Amino acid sequence: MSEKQTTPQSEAELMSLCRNIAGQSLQQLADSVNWTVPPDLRRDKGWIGQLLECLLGTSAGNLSEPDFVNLGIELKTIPLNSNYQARETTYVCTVPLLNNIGLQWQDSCVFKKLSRVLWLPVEANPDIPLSQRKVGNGFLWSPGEDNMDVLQTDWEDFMELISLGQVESITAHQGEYLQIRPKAANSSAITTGIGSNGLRKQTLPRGFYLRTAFTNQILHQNFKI
DNA sequence: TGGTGATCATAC
DNA sequence: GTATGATCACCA
Repeated sequence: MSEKQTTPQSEAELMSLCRNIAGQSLQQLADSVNWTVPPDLRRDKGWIGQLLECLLGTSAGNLSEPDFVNLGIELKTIPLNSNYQARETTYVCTVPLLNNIGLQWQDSCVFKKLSRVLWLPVEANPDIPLSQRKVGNGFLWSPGEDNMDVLQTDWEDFMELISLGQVESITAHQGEYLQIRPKAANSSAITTGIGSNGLRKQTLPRGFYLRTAFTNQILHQNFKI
């Protein structure tokens, strides 16, 4: 197989593709589509995610839509350390800094992307060479009511600060499940936001991320080794 | 040593 | 620049 997988037409079909790749190394999976495994991820940070998108047949491209558009499912990899815990936070989407007056939680990009997620754990212990790291058993997840309430509260608190021109006062220490951190090519990148005087102001683009404590909770409840 | 702030690649 | 995919790397 050297072409991208056709997009699955059902959750069952998607999970079948998942079972086929579970337990395989990144080398084996890359070979199956004639991709080359980079020496490390330093200059290829999104490589694993893109490889798995290819193998599972995502269809969104770089549209702001869930990866499997027809199924409404977002694909997220989880890098696991040697104790099967998440090594990194999970990027969700860009923080809207403008024109967000009246934006409701149910219409937010965070809500849309997290409503249904295919989590795909991948070994990420730095002691294991990239090519030898194995993909785990993917699982479908939707936030329960309790989780959804916390996410909504976090989101609403952040969006209130932003609409009040306080975006530059937000640090990654805030938020219970969500956090806001820079999401840009570098610290010189700029986008338009609202300043403390209520006027437009150039500022660093930021993204919503899920804390590892939250993704670890999801892992423990759903991931079978 | 873990979490926050910074950064990397690529398409358009 | 914005979107996609994330991990790096430094410092408290």
